[in-house]
Amino acid sequence: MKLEQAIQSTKFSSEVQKAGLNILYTAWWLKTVTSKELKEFGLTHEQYNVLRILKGSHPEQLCVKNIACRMIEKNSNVPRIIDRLELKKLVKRANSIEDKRETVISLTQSGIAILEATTARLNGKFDEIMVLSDEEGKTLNQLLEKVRTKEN
Amino acid sequence: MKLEQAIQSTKFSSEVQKAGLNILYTAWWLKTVTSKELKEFGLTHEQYNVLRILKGSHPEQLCVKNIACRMIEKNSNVPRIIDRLELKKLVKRANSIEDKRETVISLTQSGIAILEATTARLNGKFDEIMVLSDEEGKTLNQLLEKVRTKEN
DNA sequence: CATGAATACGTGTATATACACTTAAATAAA
DNA sequence: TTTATTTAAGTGTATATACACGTATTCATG
Repeated sequence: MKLEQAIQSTKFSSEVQKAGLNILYTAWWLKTVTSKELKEFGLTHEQYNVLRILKGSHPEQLCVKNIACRMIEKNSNVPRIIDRLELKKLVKRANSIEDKRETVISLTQSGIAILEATTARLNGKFDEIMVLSDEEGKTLNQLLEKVRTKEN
Repeated sequence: MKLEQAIQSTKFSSEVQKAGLNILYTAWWLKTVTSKELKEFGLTHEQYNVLRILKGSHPEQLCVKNIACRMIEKNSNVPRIIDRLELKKLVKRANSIEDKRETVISLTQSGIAILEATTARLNGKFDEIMVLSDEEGKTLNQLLEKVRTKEN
């Protein structure tokens, strides 16, 4: 569906401004589609993101701060996301030895299992819905990074 | 900042999968930057979106349903957003005459004023941060729409 | 016309987002 | 060494998101 139909608007002040709205809408769409898959595993987007990050450095543990700085959405309240994952026995908290301020987090066996099953499903869905060539993907990545040039 | 730095990950299974994460991250970034501007006017992203939609058909009123289907994020709880705008006297609710189930919403004078001021500021910020040529904007729009091809 | 289905809005709940604040621990400075 | 500053995690609050549900009204069907 074209953006014009999706948000029922035809007047954009420029292609660049339209691109801004298009990025926001596409992100919402992508989250919605993937959320449906995650829901079957009882996970939210953010919970999955935390598990995926932990897997990235497994079996090395990560402290809350180092999970937070790897999150896609930087304002995620990581301690609270971990609360929910801990309730489901997917991760475990432990006190850090080197720095007593830190809490280190590790994946449990069921955390690893649910992550693997979810990732397989999610990657399949990704391939199914995002029908782009490698070349197009590369161009898209370049343009998105150009959008964020003036990062501050 | 490159995506790799932003989420501190270098291993993506494909350019397309990376593009997915890039879209999510760029959307978060865009929302964060614009939120700072909106905050000076005491508005949230969603509240601004509702005002902008109302402006689009002004002075024609819109019912809640017709606002909802124009929102970028389709699951927005429009009645509740309107509650907050109404408290700030930026919009007004009225009962529909044709269909008693409907509530029609209109902008107040201060709603129009705050919208215009905010839009001017926001467009300025947009031009400042999104340094893309018209051609690049067009390509980006095409690619994003291709991403959403398999919409269902 | 009467009844069931669909629609529009609003409410309720769990989780997330954004951000300010608190507390404890570590580090830097006097 | 003592004090001040910074840092890490967690808590609190307002709003948003996602979704189920309730109520009133309208539409469709028998």
